Amino acid sequence: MTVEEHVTAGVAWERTLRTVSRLLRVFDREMQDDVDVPLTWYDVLVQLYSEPGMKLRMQTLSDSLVLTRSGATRLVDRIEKAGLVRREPAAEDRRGYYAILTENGQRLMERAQKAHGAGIERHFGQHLDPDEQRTLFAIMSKLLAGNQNIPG
Amino acid sequence: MTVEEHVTAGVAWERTLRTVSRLLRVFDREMQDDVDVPLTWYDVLVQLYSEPGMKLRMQTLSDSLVLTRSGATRLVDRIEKAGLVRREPAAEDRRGYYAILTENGQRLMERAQKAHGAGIERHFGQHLDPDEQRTLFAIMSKLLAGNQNIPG
DNA sequence: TTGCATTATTTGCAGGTACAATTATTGCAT
DNA sequence: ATGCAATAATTGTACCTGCAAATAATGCAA
Repeated sequence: MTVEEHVTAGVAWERTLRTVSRLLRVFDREMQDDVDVPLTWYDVLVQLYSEPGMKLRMQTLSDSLVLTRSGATRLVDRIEKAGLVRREPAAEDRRGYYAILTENGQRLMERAQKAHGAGIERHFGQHLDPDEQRTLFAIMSKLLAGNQNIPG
Repeated sequence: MTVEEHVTAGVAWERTLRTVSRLLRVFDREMQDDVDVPLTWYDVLVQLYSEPGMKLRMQTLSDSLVLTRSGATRLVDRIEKAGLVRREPAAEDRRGYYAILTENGQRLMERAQKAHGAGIERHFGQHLDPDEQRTLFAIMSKLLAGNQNIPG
């Protein structure tokens, strides 16, 4: 770490990829240990929880998630079977459905959020000072904006 | 994007996660289009290509990849079936195997590298100035170091 | 040198995911 | 009003992944 390395885009991207993969694995494991659901479930619950009415159209949900439409359908299937969300047809467009957080879903969500927040602090926040966190956020926002309308 | 947002660790992590997921999807799609293999295959080929002798023990390979041991086994199975790598028992430890890049593997690797390098530049490098790239690399290195010896 | 914990890798199995096709509904153009 | 392209969501299928158990080889200890 003392040697000056020439940082190309490729090198920066590769390190980013490996680091994020690593963290994802750690967070998923911790979520399993803490509340016995995978991180993907949590992802859904958070999205719903942060919404007034705690409901979201399937489409909106899959867009905010790291998943295709069909992936979201199956994922919500499983979470619904576990009783953490339920589906409701959309009154204004009968092609659509809402996924809605249930009481049990909210309770689990609150426990999960507490645990996961601590995990993020432990494995991520703790290692970066506020300025680095802001910089990282800014960099990722730029990248996201620059790749918003790419097909795929 | 003009509003000052209070960046917490959670917010920074979430943006990072979504951005990296997005880029991964884009890169995988492009790899399919360009050389008709998934990004995971490329990941294996790069690791081997950068090694003197173009070979690597299965263990070392799975460690550098974003995969468990068993995942690496299956992945190399498929790539081997396609003739891009072959396996060879390790002379010095008969429990072990080497994965070795074949001629065809090298040829595909070189084409893939060219295409993927351009993709990284287009979707990643182009959006960040050299200083931002160095900063990102440094931040990710810190995080990786801080999470090196976590189980999982 | 025999036994046993350890290590390298692979397999059985049980999910999880994407892609393309399908179903149901919408709304615009004629 | 009627036909038809576009949209929301789901389903069939095939592949990919991880976990835990199995297999095989190592090397240290008694």
